[in-house]
Amino acid sequence: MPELPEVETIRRALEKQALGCRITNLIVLRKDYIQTGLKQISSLKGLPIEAIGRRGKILAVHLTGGWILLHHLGMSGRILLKRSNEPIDPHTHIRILLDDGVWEIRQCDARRFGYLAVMRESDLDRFSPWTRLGVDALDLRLSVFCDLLRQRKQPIKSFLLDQRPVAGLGNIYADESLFRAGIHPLRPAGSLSREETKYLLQSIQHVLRESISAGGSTINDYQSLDGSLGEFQRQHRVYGKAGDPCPNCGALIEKIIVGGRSAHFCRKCQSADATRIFMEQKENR
DNA sequence: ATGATTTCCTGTAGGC
DNA sequence: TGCCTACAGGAAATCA
Repeated sequence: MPELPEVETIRRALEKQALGCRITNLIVLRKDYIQTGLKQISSLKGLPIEAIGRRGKILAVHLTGGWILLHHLGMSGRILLKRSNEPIDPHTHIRILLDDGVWEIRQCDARRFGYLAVMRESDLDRFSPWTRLGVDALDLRLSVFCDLLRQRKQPIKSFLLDQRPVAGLGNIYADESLFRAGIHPLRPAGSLSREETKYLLQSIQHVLRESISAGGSTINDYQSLDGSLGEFQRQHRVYGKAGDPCPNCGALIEKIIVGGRSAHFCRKCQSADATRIFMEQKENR
């Protein structure tokens, strides 16, 4: 499930490999994978790739002339650089042929929760999946984080997964950040002290940076641009580790459902009475 | 209005 | 061994 570190890993690889390349053709193998801009695709031929950006989990490929490709990978999406003569994976939905005639960028996505959106940069502010995105988690500052958390009653875990206030965290890095900050996933977001908020922010940014250095986390599907796998899953402490001993205290890692998503945590290391506080607040309403 | 639930989709893991 | 079900989840829609 590509989250910020995985998308950033792909972004860096793409910057190295494809910046300045001209798009000779964009082939759509599955039309309903194009979120918006299907009709405009023919006007992209011949345009060079000018810059490659990212906001949260969205990869933004800027072309000359103000065109932009927004790639979202959902949870099983991949962006791969392949030779054009290589066989096409059955779940390949997009092929972007490059001007060397040898290489192409492919977007593959078995579960199809991802998409490609094509538009002019001037239309970005009318594309809600983009405009709704909050501040990128790596750019978040403490004062802003405090303001965002204030008054919120939802569990901190749910807050972290919501891309509208802060963009980039998914289930893996939300759980790993909360563990490293010693904060229970059910804690009401607005109940965090300034100290806890500071520590959580540090944990989030530390975990994200460490993961980027390790090329992201590969659980099932994730691959980088060249098909290589991430290594950060080796440093996961709680995600996917229900029933294992906590690396900190040895108590068993638990898995609960928060906001319809699995949440992995250590009851002992992540404030023991947090659940009670949450439940009391819920009952008082 | 807020939070909880459902929906999309397919590969894989687990149970019997 | 093989089938069948449950589960994984990003984000939008829908429900309560």
